[in-house]
Amino acid sequence: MAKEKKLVEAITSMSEDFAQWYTDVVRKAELVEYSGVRGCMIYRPYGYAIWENIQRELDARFKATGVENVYMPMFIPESLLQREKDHVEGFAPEVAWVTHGGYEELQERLCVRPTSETLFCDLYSKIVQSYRDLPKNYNQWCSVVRWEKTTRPFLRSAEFLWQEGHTAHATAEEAEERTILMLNIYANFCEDFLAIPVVKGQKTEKEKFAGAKSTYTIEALMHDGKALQSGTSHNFGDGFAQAFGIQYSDANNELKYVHQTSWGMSTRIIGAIIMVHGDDSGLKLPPRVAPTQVTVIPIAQRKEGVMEAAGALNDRLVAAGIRAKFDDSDKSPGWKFSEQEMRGIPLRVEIGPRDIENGQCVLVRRDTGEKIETPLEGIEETVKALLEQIQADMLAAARAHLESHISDAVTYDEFRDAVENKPGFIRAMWCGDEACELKIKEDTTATSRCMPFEQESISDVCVCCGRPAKKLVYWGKAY
RNA sequence: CGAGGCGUGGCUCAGUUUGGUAGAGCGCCACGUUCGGGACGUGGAAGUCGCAGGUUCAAAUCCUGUCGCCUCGACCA
Repeated sequence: MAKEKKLVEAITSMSEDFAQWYTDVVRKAELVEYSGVRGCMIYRPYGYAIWENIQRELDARFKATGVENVYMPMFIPESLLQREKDHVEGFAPEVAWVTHGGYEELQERLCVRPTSETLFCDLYSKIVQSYRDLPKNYNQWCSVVRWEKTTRPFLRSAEFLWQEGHTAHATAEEAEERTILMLNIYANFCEDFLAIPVVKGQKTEKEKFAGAKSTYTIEALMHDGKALQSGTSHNFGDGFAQAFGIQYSDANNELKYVHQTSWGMSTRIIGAIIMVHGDDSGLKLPPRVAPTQVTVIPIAQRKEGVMEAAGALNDRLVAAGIRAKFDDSDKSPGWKFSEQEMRGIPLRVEIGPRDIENGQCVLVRRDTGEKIETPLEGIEETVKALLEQIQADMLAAARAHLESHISDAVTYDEFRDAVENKPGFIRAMWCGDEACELKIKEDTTATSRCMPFEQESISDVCVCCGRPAKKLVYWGKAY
């Protein structure tokens, strides 16, 4: 838990009440507002701008690997949803249904998409005939609806924004390759762009996606030591292809089923940004994702020349391609400082009479609070370099937090002790039996987060039952 | 879906136990003085007390129903 000096009274401190802290930050930073419908949130401009930056960057990374965007209907006929058995069973409990059009009852009710596998499958069954039609690498940006019992802004809402990629391939190998490729795109995106280090691995049978052959995940660690699944990539094998009849003729004119993948990242990732980087003063955004990177704040703004100098400084930063904003409101400087901090704007530039006289300004880092007096000459380059430094330092800080919150457990007593006293990931061996996962969850509320790709053996036996161990698993309490 | 909490100006809440003229702080608007960590003064606007019934001379307050929100659990991105 962070112990930085608290600068903003309006936000409950993390150590006092982490959940309330989260809610306060979300509200005070003006990311979202609650709507009249349970679990559906309003994205305010600042919150939506963060999502737009995420979209822009991810979209570019997808397209660089040959992905094309499409848009699917938001309604799925019930009969179509029911085509794949495991899939329906997985989603049925949280599906919203449309039963009427105007005053008339529909002859077949329509589900509001909780995810669009069935629609993509239906499409692929129509447009794929030959191996020459493959692969299909489609993605869509949309919202989906899942009638959740309990909701929280970003982390779990009834309607949420996401992208869902759906691909169809000629071979199993190619599908697996795409699945891993996308997982790596997510992981790299989190690290480079959001300064969030993640653990990559495979989900257990119990935790994998409904209908998938295998599910891969990136797991991030929040400030309170709880894990957040931040992106997933699924290999469907040819299960959906069989259920939906997606076949193609190969080069030898033999009829084959396609192999499919799907992968998604949602607005939940904004919750991760908040809980990985935030502190008691509010949000703390990495420069690359920050809608506003710099706030220019005039001091003693009614004094001769101050507003002009501050405005000119802001113009220079904007002209240099920095996302800078000039706070020329008539609030007091202290107020403006707090606003900048609550909103997590990475860098603040103060300029007042004293600075103007000395040909300088004062830079204040949001991540460390450090104040730096800097000459106005070459300020564009100074700020750019500092923003890069902040981005790098934020990743390093988050990585240090992650690494210091991973503990190993060999015995069940050690495991239980770790769940109670060492917030974070617990590495422990597992026999592969779902019964042990269930028992661990029952006893401790911790769940298997993933089987990391880098496997090692820290013990020969399962931490729970003592039978021979098959896999090293990361466990933890999760959102 | 279980357990708890809560709906009163934009926000946070008091007032409900014991029915009797709708309140405070913050915010907002105007003007002035301020300005290097949420400044101050003066004046001003703003509420069918979530909604619907009921009891009563009289309901924010009591009764019934209903809708919604938050937190914690069980389920999920």
